[in-house]
Amino acid sequence: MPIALIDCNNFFVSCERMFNPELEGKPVVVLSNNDGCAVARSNEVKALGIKMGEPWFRMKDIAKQHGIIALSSNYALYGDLSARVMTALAEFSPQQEVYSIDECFLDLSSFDPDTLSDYGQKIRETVKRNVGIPVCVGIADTKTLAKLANYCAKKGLAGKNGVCDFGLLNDKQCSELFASIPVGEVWGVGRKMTESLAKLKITTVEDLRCASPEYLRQQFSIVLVRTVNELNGIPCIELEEAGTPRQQIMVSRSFPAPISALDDLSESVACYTTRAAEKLRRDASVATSLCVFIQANPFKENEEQYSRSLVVPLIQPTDHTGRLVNAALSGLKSIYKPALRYKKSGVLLMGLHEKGASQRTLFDGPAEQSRSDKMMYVMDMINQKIGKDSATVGANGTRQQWAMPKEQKSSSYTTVW
DNA sequence: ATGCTCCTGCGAA
DNA sequence: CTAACGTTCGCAGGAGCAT
Repeated sequence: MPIALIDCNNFFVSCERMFNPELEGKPVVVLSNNDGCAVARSNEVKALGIKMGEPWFRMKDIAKQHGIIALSSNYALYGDLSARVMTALAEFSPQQEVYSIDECFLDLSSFDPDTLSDYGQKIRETVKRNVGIPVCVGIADTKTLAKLANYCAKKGLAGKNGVCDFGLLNDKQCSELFASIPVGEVWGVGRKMTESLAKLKITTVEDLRCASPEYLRQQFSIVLVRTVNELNGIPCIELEEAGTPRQQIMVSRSFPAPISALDDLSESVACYTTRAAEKLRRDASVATSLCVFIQANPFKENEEQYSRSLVVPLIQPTDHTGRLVNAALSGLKSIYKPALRYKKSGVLLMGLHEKGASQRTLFDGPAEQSRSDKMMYVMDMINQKIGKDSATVGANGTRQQWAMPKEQKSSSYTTVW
């Protein structure tokens, strides 16, 4: 039954350090889009007390004081290195679930349970040697426990050398360990849930593990009951192997400066819809409806707040950029309110299903269908070969003044010549 | 009473 | 000098509506 959770250490920072070893041993943060806030921190930065998601402008003083190096995020690089890590890890088990850009689960049930700790060491060493990224390994009987074991490995609370196997602990050791960990560290327990649980005197992992499932079900949702079962070694969350396509596709961005004109908003929405449509076709899916949204800056408390979204049904399920853009722009028009300072817009493709399974309408015969398919195919090929947005729809505009600069981005070492 | 869509909130990385 | 706060996904559950 054992499952391993392998998580890369400070992943984005580790990626940057691979290609710029001068960053080794120095305090480094990677910033989100728009160089807005910290999305990855080196250990040196964590030691300074800088939190995940901290806005860059608010830590600039400490940054200057301690010589923190701030880098813009380079998702092409991280995505490529992630793929290499996952490929290396896949060698260690017949079953792998890639859970996020920097972590995956491996089913270890076919291996000798007595030597899993050594196996974890081998995993760690292999990824470090073959790819160059440091990882930690947590091993336990359920996914939730494996995540907790990984947390212990990272913090050095149990296990050794970045590997923690709960299978080596007896009941008493487990209880003591869990009693020392805040309940908010449990997978699925976030900020709000931590607050609610605190009112019921549940503050540690051990408190939650020993709580009555019936009582929790009555107070909260079924999700928390599953979490408690998993903490007790009863698997409730299956390992999901790749293959199931997404149910939604979201593309949204904040603007570096507020915009007010419908024309500018329209350009942004058209561009995001174009990106979303490309993802849709890559998944070989079609959308049946689309949600467009715009919002003011929620951090500006003295400015007028505004946040609207609208679902636009699509007459015919489609993956066609032009049709999706038309739908998005018509939706935008009806939620747009003039003279407001907008900070963000976005598009959500919904009701996705497999393309082949879609029905045709009365109006589009097979001929029109295949002609528009060909056009999208050609457009995708041109953009893949010549570069992003070589061919696109006119609505996207050419100025794109609402788009974001990246001040400190590293080179695309592994993906662009 | 039942089931659907839309929308919001929460949690995760 | 000032102002500068991410993105994408899934799930749960309530409101509103239709049957």
